[in-house]
Amino acid sequence: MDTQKGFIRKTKQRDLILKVLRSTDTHPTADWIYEQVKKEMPNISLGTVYRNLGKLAELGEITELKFGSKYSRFDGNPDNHYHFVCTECEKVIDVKGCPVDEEIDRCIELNNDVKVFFHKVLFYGLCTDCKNNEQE
Amino acid sequence: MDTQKGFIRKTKQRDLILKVLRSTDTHPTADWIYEQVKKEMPNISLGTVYRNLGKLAELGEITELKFGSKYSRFDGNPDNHYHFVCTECEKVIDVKGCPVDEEIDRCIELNNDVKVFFHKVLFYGLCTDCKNNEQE
DNA sequence: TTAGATGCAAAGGGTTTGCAACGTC
DNA sequence: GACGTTGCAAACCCTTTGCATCTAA
Repeated sequence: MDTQKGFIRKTKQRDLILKVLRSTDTHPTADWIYEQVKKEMPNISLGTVYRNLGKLAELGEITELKFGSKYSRFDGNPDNHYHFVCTECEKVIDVKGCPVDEEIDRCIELNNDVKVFFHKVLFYGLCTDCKNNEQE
Repeated sequence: MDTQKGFIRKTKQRDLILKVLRSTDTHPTADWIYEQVKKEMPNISLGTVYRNLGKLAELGEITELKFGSKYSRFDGNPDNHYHFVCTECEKVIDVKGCPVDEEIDRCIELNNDVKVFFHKVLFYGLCTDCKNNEQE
């Protein structure tokens, strides 16, 4: 029985939104996702995209990233990982080679008398392209 | 000579805004700051508060924090440090006992072919009060 | 005197929401 | 047949901006 409050029904719209988001690692905005989804489902509305992104984030299927610009960006990779934001072109990329350190959570708990569930790390700087352009 | 473009003039409004922000560690919103500043300068406008917060952030005197809720919060402590966000009451606190690790920036640079200027860390969990309330 | 800063209020704009119709289970 | 979802569009609301006026330097 799944008649409990908050039951989430399967819909074509949400499946497609998740598929689109899973197919990219560019951390797109809601509007970009909307544009992509419209190609396959022209009548979908922006409101539906926002509602589903919210639900998927609640379910832990995706992550909402808020920083830098006023837009939210969405990450279709559900594994916790660190992000890098280019201060020049605003590109967001997944960081490689530096795994999430969960020990630091315990350190924070001990020193601050709190309970830590997880943490996020954002690195700010120049991406490969912008770094190389600077040097010219 | 300070006639270069972008010169910033000293004003009573900005001094007061900075004073208010420096006097708290609650990471207030622009609106809260506005309310405090109004007590001493009743005619100040919200627009002025936003404009000055923006300038102070540009100057590196304060930091703008964007995460969690839709509001921006401002941190009057200019030293780079980590933050903790309570997922229950949305309080934001400065983390103690875990200094900023700048070596990780070099690690990211080596593994991702980027230039890193700085990084931010956000811990999510239950603050002391909310943690204790849960247990009751 | 000159250009940056302010106050006021209107505009911006990403995101949310109310509602009737629709689709899933 | 319930009730979660959708599409549409208007509402939200934090933040930004235009402009005439003021003021620091």
